[in-house]
Amino acid sequence: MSTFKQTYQRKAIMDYLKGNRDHPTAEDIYRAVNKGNPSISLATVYNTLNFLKKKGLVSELSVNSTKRRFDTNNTNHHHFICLSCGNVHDIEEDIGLSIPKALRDQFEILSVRIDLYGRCKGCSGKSQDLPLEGI
Amino acid sequence: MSTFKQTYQRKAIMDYLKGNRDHPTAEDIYRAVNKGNPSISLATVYNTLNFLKKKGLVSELSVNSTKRRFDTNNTNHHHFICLSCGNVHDIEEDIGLSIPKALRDQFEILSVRIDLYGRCKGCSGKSQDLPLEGI
DNA sequence: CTCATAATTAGAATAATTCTAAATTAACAC
DNA sequence: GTGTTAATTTAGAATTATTCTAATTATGAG
Repeated sequence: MSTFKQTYQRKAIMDYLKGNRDHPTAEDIYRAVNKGNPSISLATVYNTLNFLKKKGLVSELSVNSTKRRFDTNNTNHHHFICLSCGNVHDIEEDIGLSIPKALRDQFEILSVRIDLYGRCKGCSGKSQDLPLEGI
Repeated sequence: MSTFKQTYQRKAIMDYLKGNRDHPTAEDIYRAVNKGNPSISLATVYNTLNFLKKKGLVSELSVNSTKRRFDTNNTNHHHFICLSCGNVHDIEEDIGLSIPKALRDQFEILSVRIDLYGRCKGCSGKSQDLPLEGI
């Protein structure tokens, strides 16, 4: 059914992302791919990123990133995000984690944030209808 | 030195956030506090949220949330975010984590995202100049 | 109570992203 | 190769989220 076409724009964007470790923004990507193909448009960059995300070839660093979301900061808690309904639940339980020494040597680690993704009680069984983003 | 004043706007916003587990957006907060105080402005909500964040009383769910950031999704990696320079480093190493059974019973967990915060090699020693956000 | 200055406000400005409608192009059948 | 069709790209307008500006108000120290 859903056929999809291979275009040089998609290739250029994918190639750029593959050789990149800087977690670029859409604007960054736009500037970079435009050097090779000056006709490529910003709208295409956005379209393509959303498309590649849906295909699972690209992921996004934050959750629902078009709007900022806030929290009181009283407890050091983590989050569970339901991939079906999109709700965010607070996790108060401790999650033990073992960070390899090599890592602790390389970075001065001050705090940790853990996001769990999956389906909540009400949604288990349903098919996934949100993109697996930020993972 | 830096005196700060207690205003009913700040109280209203803080009170709303305290009794809330929905991770509201600025717009959500604006609508909610406006029911009690119709004169409160959206700019104040933004000002106050940024202020409370700086004070550490409120935190924000995502990192650098005004721009989306992308990644190829080939490896299941985590991230280290330097609080000083803001750079994001990929973590390829495995981070072992033990999720309590109570949690695994409550949610169907499909994947995990871990963000480590701290200072990178080049920045250790420097004073922290980015807000501790998203923690 | 007075005063200095912090905070609020409305609305303009900016920045990021999405939408629209027309033009182009890849893929596929023939 | 040619023609057809639907997918994709494009420029620019529109929308949305956030910040800025400059004037006004109000908190808290003295």
